[in-house]
Amino acid sequence: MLIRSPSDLGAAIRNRRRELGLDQAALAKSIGASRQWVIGVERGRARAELGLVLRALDILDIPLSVDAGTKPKTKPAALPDVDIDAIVDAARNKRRP
Amino acid sequence: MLIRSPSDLGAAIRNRRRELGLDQAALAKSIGASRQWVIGVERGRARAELGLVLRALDILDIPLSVDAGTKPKTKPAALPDVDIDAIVDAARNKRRP
DNA sequence: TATGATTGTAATCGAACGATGACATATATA
DNA sequence: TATATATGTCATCGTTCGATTACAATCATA
Repeated sequence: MLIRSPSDLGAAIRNRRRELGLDQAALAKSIGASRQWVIGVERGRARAELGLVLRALDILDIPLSVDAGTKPKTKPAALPDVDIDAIVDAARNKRRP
Repeated sequence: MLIRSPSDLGAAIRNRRRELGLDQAALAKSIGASRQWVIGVERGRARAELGLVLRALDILDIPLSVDAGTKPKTKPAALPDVDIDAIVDAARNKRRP
């Protein structure tokens, strides 16, 4: 899943927490933060502290990765040329037994 | 590249920035933050603001992803019940020809 | 080697954080 | 349906943030 905003990240944290059957208080305790902090982050708090966010991801066993090998964007490979005439001719031949 | 700490993330940001030939001031301006903020983040500042970090990653075209498909760790399949008595008896029988 | 560019450090200030505690609201369970 | 549990909101406080400015140190270039 691609993370583009604090909301994306918050949703990932909340979904995973629920998957694991934890409540916010339990997660907060594991992180070493307050329950209020967990509420905020899950709701997409942009000014949350990076270190605590990373700790939450670690506790929840959510691997976070950056694609460090990203090359400059290239255009998709061109599609093979399509020979429309050949296709039309083949269809015509099929209709003339 | 797996991100486990603010330092990992800071290094990714710095490496990519250099790849793109930007200086810290230019990146800061693009993010809408101060050069001091960029310096701090690149050096692994744990209390950096999540929203600004995500913005930096976006500016630098670094995709950030979480592995949302990770299943909860499950316990290994239970071992078959071991019949200790049967094993002991078998050993006893072996010792009495 | 001198100079310019870049990165790093320090001080200051207003804003807002995160922790704590309490209460309100929503959801789950018996 | 009543009750327990979980989540959300609000107020307060000490701490630290991020922006700004200035100077120091390091690196790159001519």
